[in-house]
Parts: sequence; structure tokens; C-alpha cells
Amino acid sequence: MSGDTGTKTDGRVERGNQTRRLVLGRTMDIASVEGLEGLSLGRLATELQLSKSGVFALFGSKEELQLATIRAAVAVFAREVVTPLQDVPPGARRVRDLCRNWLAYSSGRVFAGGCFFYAVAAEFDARTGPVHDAVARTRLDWNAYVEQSLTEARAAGDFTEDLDVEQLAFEVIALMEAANAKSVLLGETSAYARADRGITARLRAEATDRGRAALDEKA
Amino acid sequence: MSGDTGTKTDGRVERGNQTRRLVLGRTMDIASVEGLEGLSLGRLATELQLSKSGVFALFGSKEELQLATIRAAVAVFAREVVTPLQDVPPGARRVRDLCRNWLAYSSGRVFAGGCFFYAVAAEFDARTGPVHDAVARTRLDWNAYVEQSLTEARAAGDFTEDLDVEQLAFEVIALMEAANAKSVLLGETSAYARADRGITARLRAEATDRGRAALDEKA
DNA sequence: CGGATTTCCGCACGGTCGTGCGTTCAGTAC
DNA sequence: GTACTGAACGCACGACCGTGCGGAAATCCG
Repeated sequence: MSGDTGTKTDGRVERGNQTRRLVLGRTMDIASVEGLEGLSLGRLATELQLSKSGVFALFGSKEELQLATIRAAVAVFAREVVTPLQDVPPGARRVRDLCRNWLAYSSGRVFAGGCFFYAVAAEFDARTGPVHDAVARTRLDWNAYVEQSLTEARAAGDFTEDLDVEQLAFEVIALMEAANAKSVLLGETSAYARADRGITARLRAEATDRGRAALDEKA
Repeated sequence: MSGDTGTKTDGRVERGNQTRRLVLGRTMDIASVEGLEGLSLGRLATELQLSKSGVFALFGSKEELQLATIRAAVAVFAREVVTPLQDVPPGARRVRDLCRNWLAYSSGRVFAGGCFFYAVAAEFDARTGPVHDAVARTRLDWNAYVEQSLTEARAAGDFTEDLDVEQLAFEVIALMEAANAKSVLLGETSAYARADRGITARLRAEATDRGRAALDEKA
């Protein structure tokens, strides 16, 4: 019964997937605090009441565990920041809400150490190899998404025709990451309010009358 | 002869200091790329042709080596970014030159992995202990220095009386760090130009006529 | 039922880590 | 000269690391 179309209900591999999810839930939090190099199979096994070789077998190598952790974190990030806006039409308002979702994702400590990608990007930025490449790709994707949102908002008439999308995306992302950095390092929650002020002011400065009106609409 | 006032010329401790400098020169570069946790006594000993226990004895513990590395990096940072401006009078111009020195310090790869403090701050931001505290203190000092430079510039009449110094310092530092992050992770040197554009525009927006004139003076 | 498959474990390996002890050697003080 | 100090060394320790092998238990298939 419960004939799930196509998906064979193999209890073994399902159990494996569940254990994998359990492990990745832990590795995401550890990595956001101590970095992907801070992951250790022995420690994970001890904390999760598993055997070290069992954890190892689930991922094949430590590097694959790091890459799987990144993929899992991407899914969480999308769920927290991007997906909630899928029904919001393009425009300045959507860009600002995207930024606010990001600030909430960071300040709400979805990951124990603040933004997961800020931590691992700083850790692997100057190294080489598959993990660096995966981190860099993720960052490129995020940058492209912000730029696309701005481009769509400009096309919708919320920003002036000569808006430098790349420049504005750079500045907006800079403010968000600075808030995360300052808040996590110094425990200053006020940094998020500063970032929000700066972002809103920056968006208003480049917006058309239509865009400014959209930003002023009550929630 | 050569009666150095008071300073006993003990060749042994001088030799020790020289070795310490040799080690710290290496640890600063390693830490900017792989983090302070990436330091290893055995690796340092091998690369510098020293004995592991010799390196250990010079610092007493690994944590003390990490703290000494931070102190050494502070000295390098001051020499590269702050000291060159000691003869420049307070004002908007001085603030902009401070930022440009910072961007040159990052893009010139004074440390192999870009800004040393960006790397170690991200590494220790969510941890506890003496190393975190030292990093946080350094960041506070830098923040205070930028804010003081802005306050002096405002007092000199280069910025409007109602300038929010903390907000502007936050935004300016955000742009500098974002340039470092993007450049190191993705190899995009264009990020520094973006940061410079953003900073200059931001300063101009808050400046008085006098301040704008100062910013426009030819170098 | 028997046989194949897959998760997970126990165990062991070679390696690296930080740390400590005792010693050697160069420079200083008397 | 002898006595002392500090840098640097060789060596060993216990702990933890990632990885591999062989087997036990559970699940699926015929």
C-alpha cells in the first residue's frame, strides 16, 4: 500500500538518509562556529552516539562530508531567505525584503555561528581545491541572485534606467555581511539595524518615485 | 664602548628575538590563509629548519603563539595603514586616504591571504577564550580609530554637524571588508575599485562644501 | 525459506598533533 | 678560570586524526 509512485521504500537506504540528515544537521552548526576543518569524524560519532567508521562510511571521505555539509546549508539558506519570497512580485520592495530575510536569517542564528557561508568563505577563500570551488560557486550564485532581483526591479520601473546593478548589489551585500560579522564577533545586535538603515537608504537613493512609493508601502 | 644606555646587549636573548621574528613572519602568512588553528608547531619547525620543541619553547604554548601572531599582525597593519597618515591633518581627505591605504594593504597582499584580521575574525568570531578576546579587541580598536577620524573630520568642518559617525564608519568598513572578501575568494580585483567608488560617494554624500572640496583636491 | 544488499559497528593502521623532560652549546658575570 | 642563564635540540608521551577491513544485523527480493 501507500504505493509511492516509483520511489521504492527501501527501509535500509531510508534509514541511511535519515542518519545522514542527522549528521549534516550537526555539521552545519559546527562548521558555522568552528569551520569545515573543525569537523572531525570521531567527535561527530561521539556526540551523535554513532561509530566513527559508520559516519565515515556514510560519506566516503572527510572532504565529501564537507561538500555535503555545504549542499545541506544551501538548502537551509534557500528555505529561510529565498523561498519565502517566491510569491512576491519583482521590484524594489522585493529586494528590500530579500535583504531583511537575510538579516533575519543571520540574526536569528539559523546556524549557531551566524551566517554559515560567511564562516566557510573566510575559511577557504585563499585555499584551493573542491571545497573552495564549491564555496566560491555558492557565493557567485547568491551574488547573481541579488543582481537579478535588482535587474528585474529596474525593469519594473522601481529603479532609474542607468542604475549600476553590480555596484548596488556589491554595496548591499557588503552591509549585510558586515552586520553578521560585527554581531557574531562582538555580540552587537545593533549592527543589524545599522545594515537595514544603510540598505534602505541606499535603495531609496537609486529608486524612482515609483520605487520609493513601493518601499514606503506599509507591511 | 657602544654603551647602549641600559639595554644589555645579551646576544642570546637577541638571537631568541630574531628567531621569534622569523617564526612570526611565517605564522602571519599561514594564518591569513589557513587560520590561526592551521598553525602547527611541527610544520613551522620543518619549514623553518628548526626543532619542534625549540619553536614550542620560544612561545610556551600554541595559544601564546597565536596571540603573539596577532600582536605582530597589528604592528604590520599599523605600519601599512595608519602610520603613513600621521602627518596628514584631520579631515575628509584623511578619512578617504585611510580607506585607500586599507584597500592597498588588502589588495597588495601584505599578508598572503588578504587581510589578516578578516580571516582570523571569521575564524574566532563565534568561539570563546583569549584568542577570540584579542581579535575582538583589535576589531574594536580599528572601529574606534575610524570613528575618531570621522569625528575629527566633522569637527574640522568637512562633514555636516548632524553626521552619524557610527553609521558612516559601519558602512565604510563594510565596503572595505567586502572588497577583501570578494577579491580573495573569487580573484576579482575589480572589487577594490567598487569599494573605492562606494566609499567616495558615501563620504561625499555626507560632506559639507568644504569637505567635498577637500576630497576633490588633486593628489 | 535462502541469498543479496546495505547500514553500521569493532578494531587496527600510520600519521600528526601539543606538550614535557633532559641535554648541549653559546654568551654573560664574577 | 667557574657559575649561571637562555636558546635550541633530541626524544618520547598520550591523544586524536582520517581511513580501511571484516563482520553483524536488518531489510529486500525471489
